[in-house]
Amino acid sequence: MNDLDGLKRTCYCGEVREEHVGSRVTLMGWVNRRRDLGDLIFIDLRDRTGLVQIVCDPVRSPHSFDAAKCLRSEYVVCVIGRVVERKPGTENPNIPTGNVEVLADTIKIFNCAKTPPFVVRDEAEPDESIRMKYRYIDLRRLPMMNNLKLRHEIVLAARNYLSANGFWEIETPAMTRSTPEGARDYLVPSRQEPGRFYSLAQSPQLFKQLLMISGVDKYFQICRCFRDEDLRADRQPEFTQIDIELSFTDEEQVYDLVEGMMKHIWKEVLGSDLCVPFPRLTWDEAMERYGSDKPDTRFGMEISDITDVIRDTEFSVFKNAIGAGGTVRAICVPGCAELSRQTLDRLTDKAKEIGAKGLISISYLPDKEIKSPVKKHLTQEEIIGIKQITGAEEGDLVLIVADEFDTAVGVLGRMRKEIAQHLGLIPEEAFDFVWVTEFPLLERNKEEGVWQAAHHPFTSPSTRDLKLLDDLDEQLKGKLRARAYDLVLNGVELASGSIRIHRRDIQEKVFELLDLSLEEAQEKFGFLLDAFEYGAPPHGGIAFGLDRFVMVVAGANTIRDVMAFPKTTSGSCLLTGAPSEVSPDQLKELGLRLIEDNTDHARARINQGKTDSPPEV
RNA sequence: GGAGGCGUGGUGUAGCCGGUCUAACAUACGUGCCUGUCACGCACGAGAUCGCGGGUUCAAAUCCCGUCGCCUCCGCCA
Repeated sequence: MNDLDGLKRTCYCGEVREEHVGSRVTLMGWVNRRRDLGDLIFIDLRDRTGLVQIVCDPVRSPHSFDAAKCLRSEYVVCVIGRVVERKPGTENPNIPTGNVEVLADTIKIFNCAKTPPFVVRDEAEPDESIRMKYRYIDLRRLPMMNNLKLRHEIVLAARNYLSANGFWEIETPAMTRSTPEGARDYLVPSRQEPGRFYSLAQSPQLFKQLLMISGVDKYFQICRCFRDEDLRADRQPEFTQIDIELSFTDEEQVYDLVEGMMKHIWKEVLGSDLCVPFPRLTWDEAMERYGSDKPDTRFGMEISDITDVIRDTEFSVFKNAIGAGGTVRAICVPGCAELSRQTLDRLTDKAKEIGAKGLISISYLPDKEIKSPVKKHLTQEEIIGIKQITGAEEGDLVLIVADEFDTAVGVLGRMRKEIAQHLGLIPEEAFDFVWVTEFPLLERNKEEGVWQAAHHPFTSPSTRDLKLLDDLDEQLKGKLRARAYDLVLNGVELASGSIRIHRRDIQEKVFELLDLSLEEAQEKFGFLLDAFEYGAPPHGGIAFGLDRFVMVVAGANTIRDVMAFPKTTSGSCLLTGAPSEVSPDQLKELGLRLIEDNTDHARARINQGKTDSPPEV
């Protein structure tokens, strides 16, 4: 009584409409809810498309009525019945199928279900850890189901677009060689060569460049990437890229291609027209105006440089900052002149938390009055000048940070976003794309003080900087620009790419800049350097973070909501229990031995019932 | 590695400046009643050693310490 018996579904629950009225349908799905009115039972039947109401009437069909009596939430059933229009006054405008209902003739139970750990209802979300443990139930909720669908549609549209534009989808190894640059690698021990390891690919970067050297010309891949770094709302240890590379290209061709792809996806998936080309900002401009390399351009409150206005000031905070080679920057917060002392203090604390020495406020009150803790240190001209440059009007609040450039704009950039969010100044429905171009080639690692590739070491220096490579001092290193670009959507870094180096001599010079000796370079990347000598075409590309992309389009706050089976912030999967211990035999086969470890942690976990076997250490 | 938040019946919350907590409310669950519900309604019922361990106290969900888990952020993420 629990297999299909030749039954065939005629349509999905959420698709039953007026046009089906009069016809018999066979539906299969889960019992979302049962409303037992005594001598009449309503069942909401659910599948991935939505809900439809089933009516079980003892007079019409005693058999199905009896069956309906024992149904419970999440039972899996087949319902055969006739679609009818609902009686006037009983329609439900809240669901798409609300004008019709199905009069059940037959109800067949495929499977019973235990009472679920949480109600499968769209609104109420239980704690995320419970959703993760029972992810298969969580995904039954239509918002989650719709996210999965959206993700599929975006991937499909991207794939179709790229294929139509001559790109071939080619797979590259997930298990590859560990390379020194970049994130921490996930390592896979080799059984056949004990003591050696594969690394899970952080991206297909090197392989796609080799494909260009092969003459593939246009490549793409929907590719899983692995990086062993700490998690965030928008970061998982395994994530998916839409990876694209093409030969004989420059920046403009990449921008064109990507804008076309976005336009296509918006049309196909959202049914709306996207305005292209996207605006562009150089990295310098982005930092100047937004204090971020991924500016949210959906709202104003841009950062102003007020250094010139107060250049001759006597106010020591400004004076000292400028004297030390720093700068004084400000943002104007509209309509917030009357913020309480307490709120301002909180903002100041926040600014200090993220690196500023302090936060100076000037309130331009409606009656031309000025309120500011530093009022007496500034001249009237300075106060007016600041008002003009920041575009502040009466009723507005100006927040000022005096510091090194990076700190000043960085702090204000973050304040800008947080305050705008708090004030509801961000139009949630908008999709504002912006290209950020001309990234620095190198950036200094704060901890070790060494220079690192800002994008990756295969990025071409900008053409005008090429001649500088031979004769560089430390100062110049930070000024070098790269042929690298990011696509930013609503303040989220969606995609990142560059025109690559395709000549051995230049690649070697860049390795040198990165303090990678020739021997090391040959040892780690020799295969690429060699390949450059066998006819490497100019090439470049871009890679999208698919999870973030879908997150933004779905309006989700975390990529976990657009991934079927994500991991927790500590990198574990609450559903499967990964990562798990493995048997001594497995370790032995790989030539591995665990070192003696403090097992308190493991023991505490066991006490919590989070693991099912004692550690094998 | 660091900072912060949270952890109370299945689920979501209240209680948290110690005693009246014999732990409240909603929902889910069970039984019964109900022919137009759609967050159905009504009645009754069952369900929690307050994450775990230790400490302070006459007394701990409540205070302290440790620990585990989840979340957010910094570092990290070519």
